[in-house]
Amino acid sequence: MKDTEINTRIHILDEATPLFAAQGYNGVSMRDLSKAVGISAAALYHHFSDKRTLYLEVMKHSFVDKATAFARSVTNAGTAIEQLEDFIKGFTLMVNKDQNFRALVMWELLDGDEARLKLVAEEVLLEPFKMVYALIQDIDPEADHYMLTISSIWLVLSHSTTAPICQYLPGWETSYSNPSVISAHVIQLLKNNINPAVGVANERVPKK
Amino acid sequence: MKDTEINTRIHILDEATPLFAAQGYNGVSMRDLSKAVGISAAALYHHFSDKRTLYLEVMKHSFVDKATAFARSVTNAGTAIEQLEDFIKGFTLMVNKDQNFRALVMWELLDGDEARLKLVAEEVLLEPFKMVYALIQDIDPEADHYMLTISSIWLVLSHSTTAPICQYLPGWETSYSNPSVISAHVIQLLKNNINPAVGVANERVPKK
DNA sequence: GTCTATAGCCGGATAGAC
DNA sequence: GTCTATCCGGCTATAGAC
Repeated sequence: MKDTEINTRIHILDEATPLFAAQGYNGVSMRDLSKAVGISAAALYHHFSDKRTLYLEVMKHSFVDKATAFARSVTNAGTAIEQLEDFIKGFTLMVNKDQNFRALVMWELLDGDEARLKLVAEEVLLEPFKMVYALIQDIDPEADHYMLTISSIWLVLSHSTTAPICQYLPGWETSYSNPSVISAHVIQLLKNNINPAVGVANERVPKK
Repeated sequence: MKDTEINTRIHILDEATPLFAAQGYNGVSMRDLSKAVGISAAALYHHFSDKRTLYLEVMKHSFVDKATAFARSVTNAGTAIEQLEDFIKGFTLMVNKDQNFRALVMWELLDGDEARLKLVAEEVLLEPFKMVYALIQDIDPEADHYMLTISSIWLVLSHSTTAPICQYLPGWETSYSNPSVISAHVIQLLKNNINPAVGVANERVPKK
């Protein structure tokens, strides 16, 4: 029936997502995937025309509703600064929680052709970008919106992604990979680089 | 003779570097490599015991002397802030110039096993890390040294790496991938987050 | 040191039975 | 929809001549 067909399809995508996230496109074979799903490799081709298509569907499946989730994560309550804080916190939590999502984005940065880069940009980055951009513009019309927005997004992604390598640097503590520590750090960086438009003098946010 | 042996070896590494940087370990076959070098695949095995070893040697070859180059790039002249600025500028330039180096580092973050992560951390990241860390500590003993240092390094790498995807975001201009624009942005972020220890009030750096 | 030839395995994808 | 069987090409790595 239609139901089982759809369910198998989604089951395949669910199994494929962590595999592709961990090993990348070239690192996962259809045979690997068939073992994980529990059906033969040939059966996979009943649901997806080829490996490349399957991979693209994995990305879409992983990214879908992320944009709307971002949008929802901003309550329209509070000042623009508070909204910005809330969003960075939510975004960091999400990025930390959904490791597959984060890894897939990173793989695309290295591996993706033009079409896939565009998909990631529009399906994933666009919404958080517009959100942070608008809030920074609201708070300080004279700030360097573009660079600050990009920096915030990559800082969240970087700090969440690079813990495995940072542990080899002197002074590393496990708390540095804690989402709340990361978001607090990024928020502080941002706050110290935007001036409230309402004429309040720039105040340095205390470190502790 | 010993000379030709060494030269071929280095020739192989030179040809392999851009290939692995562009396609990653799994994306490059020994046949691809043999074509690029101009010898048979079998001959490669005379110089390297297997593909994995060859790849590791590519990384070492690409990373060697980077650490000392970092060290040299800081003149011990000027204030700590000036030294920090000089270093960020030099680091950004280097990262932009040597695209293979940058790509190899990024691949390792996703793909690397423990041993390779350690290699990247110690051969590549350690020296710039220690350098920035010490300078920030010198300028503001109370700053959040660890997070600020990591942020600076990843910001430089991120802004340099992600231009291909950022062009799909609204408001993108090619100048945003310009090394001097990137380093100026990172320096400004840093300056606004460290207080000179000498009792001078924190001053916002003008955007323009 | 480099070659040709090849072993042995794994890859994506298809054919056709059920 | 899923299976088994299979094609065929590419992969790493080795054997052995020169």
